[in-house]
Amino acid sequence: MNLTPLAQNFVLHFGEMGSRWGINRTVGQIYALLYVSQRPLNADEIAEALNFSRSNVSMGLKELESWRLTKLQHLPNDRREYFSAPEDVWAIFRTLAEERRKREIDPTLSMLRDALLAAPSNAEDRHVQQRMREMHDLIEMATLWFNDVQKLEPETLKQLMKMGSHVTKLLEMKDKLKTVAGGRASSARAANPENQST
Amino acid sequence: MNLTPLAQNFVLHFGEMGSRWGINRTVGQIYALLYVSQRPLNADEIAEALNFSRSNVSMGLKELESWRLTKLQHLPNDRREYFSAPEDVWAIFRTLAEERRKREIDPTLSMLRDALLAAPSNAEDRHVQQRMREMHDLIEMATLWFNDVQKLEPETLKQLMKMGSHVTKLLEMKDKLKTVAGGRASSARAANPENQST
DNA sequence: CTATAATTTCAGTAATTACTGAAAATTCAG
DNA sequence: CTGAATTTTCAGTAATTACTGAAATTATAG
Repeated sequence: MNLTPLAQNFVLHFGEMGSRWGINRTVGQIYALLYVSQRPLNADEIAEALNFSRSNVSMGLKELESWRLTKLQHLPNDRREYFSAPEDVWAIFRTLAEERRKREIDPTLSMLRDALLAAPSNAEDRHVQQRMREMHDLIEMATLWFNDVQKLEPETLKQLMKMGSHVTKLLEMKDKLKTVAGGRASSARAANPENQST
Repeated sequence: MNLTPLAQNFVLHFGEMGSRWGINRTVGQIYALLYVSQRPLNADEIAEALNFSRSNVSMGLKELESWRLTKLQHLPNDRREYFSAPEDVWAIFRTLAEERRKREIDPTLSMLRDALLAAPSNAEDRHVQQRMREMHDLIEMATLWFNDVQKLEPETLKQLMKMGSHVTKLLEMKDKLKTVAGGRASSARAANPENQST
């Protein structure tokens, strides 16, 4: 299989980017290739297109599978396995973020939480804990937010993102209504613990 | 200088995490140390605390400086340079994100934009471009959103994040008002191009 | 200026991570 | 079952990245 210069360029750039984000260059390239491919590819096709050894492709695909970033299928009358990337970029992004959270953010939060349980034995540790608490709170809030927001329909999310910082206008509006109505309205999660689930 | 087990543990974990995100382990450790330190540290103190060579610390600090993550200061009657991390975790996070955007996202967007300008010479390239366009649009939207939202006061941002997916309730509310008022209200950026700046 | 303290640079080396080919294991058509 | 096709594993090696110590550079107190 032969890549067009357009695809080639994309694949190489993606490999570079991957390696900057802690993802093995070849794994990045394999994913980029699957991402732009019109049809599922088998391991030999990938190896040929990217000039990697068959075993390298095998390991790369296993890695991608562990990130739940590939779909596996079989073609009729063909024993080989064919791989592809999900079509929906939003879904890809979401999967990636979820998996990173599971692997990196959650353990970090848990480490911080544990460290914050210990009673500090001196002023220095008291300060260390204070700093850890600040980091913990930030990460936890961002995680809860992400967890919550990622359940929205991509269309709703798009709409919200397009509003950007103008959502604050809605907040102000809400506050005005609240004042007028006598302070009964509120939709902040912090004030509504039962809203946290689902 | 001697780290308490609490600080030690934090520093090591942070170094590990850093290396998973494409940040050199020792650079991560140096930053973690500065982050939890009660006072600014000079290079020798860092080298001793972490058991790195003086030159390694020098390179690490230079790297951190290039990410604009450190503050440099001098103490009276001391020629050495003292380093510290900004106190505000939100600011740290913002700086990190900005710098990554500059270094990785922007070049990617520009690569994609260029690739999308070329007229595709066949069906395959047409598909490749379609996929690139999807990725481009997602990244661009996320970037614009981030750019916009990061200008908010941390307090406002916190408030918004705590609402999580409940912001959609505000959207619904807005739509209802709009209907009642005869369709005059709108704060979506997409509809107000002049709001993009500032 | 000069001498010394502080920092940076960089060539060499160490450590880590990535990749390959050959062999082992698995899968499945017949 | 058998045996060919396919995939995986893994020990060895290659490539990359990280780190060090010595030398060079820079800064500043006197």
